[in-house]
Amino acid sequence: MSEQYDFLDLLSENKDNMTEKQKRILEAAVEIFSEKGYSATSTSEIAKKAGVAEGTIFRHYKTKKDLLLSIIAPTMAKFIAPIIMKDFYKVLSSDYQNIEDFLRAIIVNRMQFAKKHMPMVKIFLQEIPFHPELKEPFKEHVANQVFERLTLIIETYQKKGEIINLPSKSIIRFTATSILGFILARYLIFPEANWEDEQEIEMTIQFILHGISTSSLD
Amino acid sequence: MSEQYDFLDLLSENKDNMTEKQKRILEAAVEIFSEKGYSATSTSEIAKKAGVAEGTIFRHYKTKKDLLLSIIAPTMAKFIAPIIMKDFYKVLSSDYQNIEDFLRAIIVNRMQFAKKHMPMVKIFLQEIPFHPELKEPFKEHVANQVFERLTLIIETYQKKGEIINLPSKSIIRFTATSILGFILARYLIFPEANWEDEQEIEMTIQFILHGISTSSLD
Amino acid sequence: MSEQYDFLDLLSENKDNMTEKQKRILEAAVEIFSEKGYSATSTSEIAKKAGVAEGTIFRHYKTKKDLLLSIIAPTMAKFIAPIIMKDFYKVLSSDYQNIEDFLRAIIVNRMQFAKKHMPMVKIFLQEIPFHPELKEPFKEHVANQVFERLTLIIETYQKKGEIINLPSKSIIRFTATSILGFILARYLIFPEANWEDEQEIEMTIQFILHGISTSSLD
Amino acid sequence: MSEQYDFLDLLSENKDNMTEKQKRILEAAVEIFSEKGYSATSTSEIAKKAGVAEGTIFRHYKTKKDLLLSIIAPTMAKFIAPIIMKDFYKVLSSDYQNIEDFLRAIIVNRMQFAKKHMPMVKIFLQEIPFHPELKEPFKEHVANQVFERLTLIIETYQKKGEIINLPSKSIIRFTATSILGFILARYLIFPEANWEDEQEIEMTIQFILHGISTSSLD
DNA sequence: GATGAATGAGGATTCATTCAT
DNA sequence: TATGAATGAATCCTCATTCAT
Repeated sequence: MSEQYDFLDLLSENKDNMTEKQKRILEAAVEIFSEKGYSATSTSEIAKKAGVAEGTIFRHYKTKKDLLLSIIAPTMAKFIAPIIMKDFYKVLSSDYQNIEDFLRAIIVNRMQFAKKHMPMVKIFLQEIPFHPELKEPFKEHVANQVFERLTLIIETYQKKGEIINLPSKSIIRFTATSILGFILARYLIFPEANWEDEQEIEMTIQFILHGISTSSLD
Repeated sequence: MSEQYDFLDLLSENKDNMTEKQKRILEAAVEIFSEKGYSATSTSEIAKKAGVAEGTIFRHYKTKKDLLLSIIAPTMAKFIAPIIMKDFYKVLSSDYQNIEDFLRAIIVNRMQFAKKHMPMVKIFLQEIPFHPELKEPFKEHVANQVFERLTLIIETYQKKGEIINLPSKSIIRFTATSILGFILARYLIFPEANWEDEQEIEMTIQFILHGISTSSLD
Repeated sequence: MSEQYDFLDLLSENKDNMTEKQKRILEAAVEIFSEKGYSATSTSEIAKKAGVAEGTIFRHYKTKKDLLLSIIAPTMAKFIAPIIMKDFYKVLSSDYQNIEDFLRAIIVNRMQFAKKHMPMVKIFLQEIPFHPELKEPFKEHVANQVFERLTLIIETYQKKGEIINLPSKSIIRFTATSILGFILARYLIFPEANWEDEQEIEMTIQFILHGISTSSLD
Repeated sequence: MSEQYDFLDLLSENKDNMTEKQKRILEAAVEIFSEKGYSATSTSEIAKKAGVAEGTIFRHYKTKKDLLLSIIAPTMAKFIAPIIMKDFYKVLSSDYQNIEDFLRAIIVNRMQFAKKHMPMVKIFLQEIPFHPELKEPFKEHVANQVFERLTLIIETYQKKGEIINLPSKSIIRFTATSILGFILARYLIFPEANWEDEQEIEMTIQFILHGISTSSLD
């Protein structure tokens, strides 16, 4: 109830086709899935929270699983969207003068996303391991598309001499791990702690830079 | 069936009191919980895989939840055990000459644990968010005990001038994040990739060190 | 199936809201509960006799106990209803010239009730002792309301000199015992015996009168 | 726990053959059956209360039903025993000068029995209706033996002109009903009320006498 | 005789899904 | 489109009973 994640903009492709009830169903599903997990959530519970009849859910989503997919698929897409954007690698030469700015942009941007859509991110993280049919497209997109793009970017920076010559796979891991570690700690694990966001972001950037850039002096 | 995690040594306190059947129930439960999640696993499924009657499960574990707890509780305990060991902080002055050796020891040790008990770790990670009664003791032990110990250690190194003067909370996050990121990538997310463990460990250590030590020259 | 107690008029308050199936469930439950007792009756048995799916029972009654309560509560209410009717004690001065007519009216009236609703009365008698939460309201209503009313009536007759001066508690016991003893013998214990109802009623009335009225000449 | 009904003397025929454990099983069974009813009582519950292993019950009683029978059968026998005693009808001419003394003797005697063995009487009353195989011998003994004896006695008194000329069946009903009504009110329904036993007994006797004796002057 | 681990049929209840309205 | 009564398979769990020790 209470807060309302306007996660609906994640589903923009057909958001306009949605009835009011369908939106309420999705909202309710996101909220309960994220609290109790997909398996432990009953469709009648969703119906009740959404204020619709039990049957109504199945008018819009053939099965309970369909409802889950309709939440996860676009989340996954949007989560990696900025990275696989066609013009993403342009940033290298244009928008961002250096890796530091680049990292900062990524972190801030993904933090906003996480903050706004944490319930869906949580569902995503929880359910991915249990649904092989979700895993497949995920690996295909992330491990292939994202990885490929990032590798390109890193190699460019390496050629420019800004990043040390370690395998790009490792560079990606260090960076992703540090960023995700921060974001998950911030919004998922200890959301109620007192976070000095500005400061933590800077520290995290410096931590990463020290590890991957050729020279780093504060 | 198939592979057999000898996770039973996690429960060493009463392993000897266990019936043969009880052991088979635990093994089956660990395997299926880790594959499909607690909620999506039925007790009849566990019974079948364990080769016992369904009623037998409930002779040993009052409820399905009890069975889960009997798996998670000791896992949690053992997972953080090396860190809260009484003589753990002795390592500072004695066994390990420097942070590097210290980090290496931790990583290698926790990797072994993860490798051996990945199914239980997976259950732990998946179920913790959904069971507030599990969350509580976890936070109490980890966030308090572990955190406290690590803070002590870090401050000691900081006084010695080996670690930079950032908040120990952040130092812990950077380090933990990098280690866990590596271990989870290694054994949970991409276990089938070709990993050069030796090399990855060294790189990870160097990455962390660059970020947290006062002087780091490769 | 077989005979059909139209006990549904006991539940007249919401009889109209009931589905056809819900009615069949109640009928089946009354029949089997009365034959085998609540505990020994399975919901699958009720469903089968009612010709509905087992799940349907739980759509209408949250639990098996709820089903029992929905039978017992109104039975209890109706059983004592005529006695706690607002205008019941009016009978003293108006409708009934004397105790004899009064007793006759009560007996005939309660016999009709018992005859019509014996299965429910049986359930009531059998289950009351085992369900403290049923006992409470029963004692509160019967022991208080009924008792209070009857005491008033008896005292009135005593003042008129028609009933001997024993404690009204004892008068009530003698009378109730004789009436209930007759009704239970008639419809519960030996229903198949040849009963000359008219004659038995008169004898019972005379038996009571001899014991409680000041002068009794046949 | 607490109080201990020494109902075992009801089972005197083989009380001596009983092991200590068997006795404890019977005691536990009587207590729980009487509290919750036969069907709602589990053998494991009985075993626990008796302090024996679950299997032990079945060494002594082939089935749970057997255990019930071993409680009910002798209770039934003893309950009617004084009435069908061979020399019972002797009382007419010898011990008791008149019906009044006879009634008093019966009441006092059965009150003692009821007080001592109420849990078993309760089990008896509750379970008889649900076990046709118990009903049969009951009807055979009570309806035949007891009834036959009492009819003889009543007819004797009627010949002597002490009891009015109503059908003996009705006389029996009035009397039994009044006595049982008192005893059950006294020990089963309102055991915790303040009972003036002496007084209530006398009133009950007088109530019965007024109804069945030819002349009754207080 | 006594145990208690093991059983598997059966218990109450929940659930995703269907379909007539 | 929306409903919600109805379903029956599946769920967790209990139970009386058995049997090797």
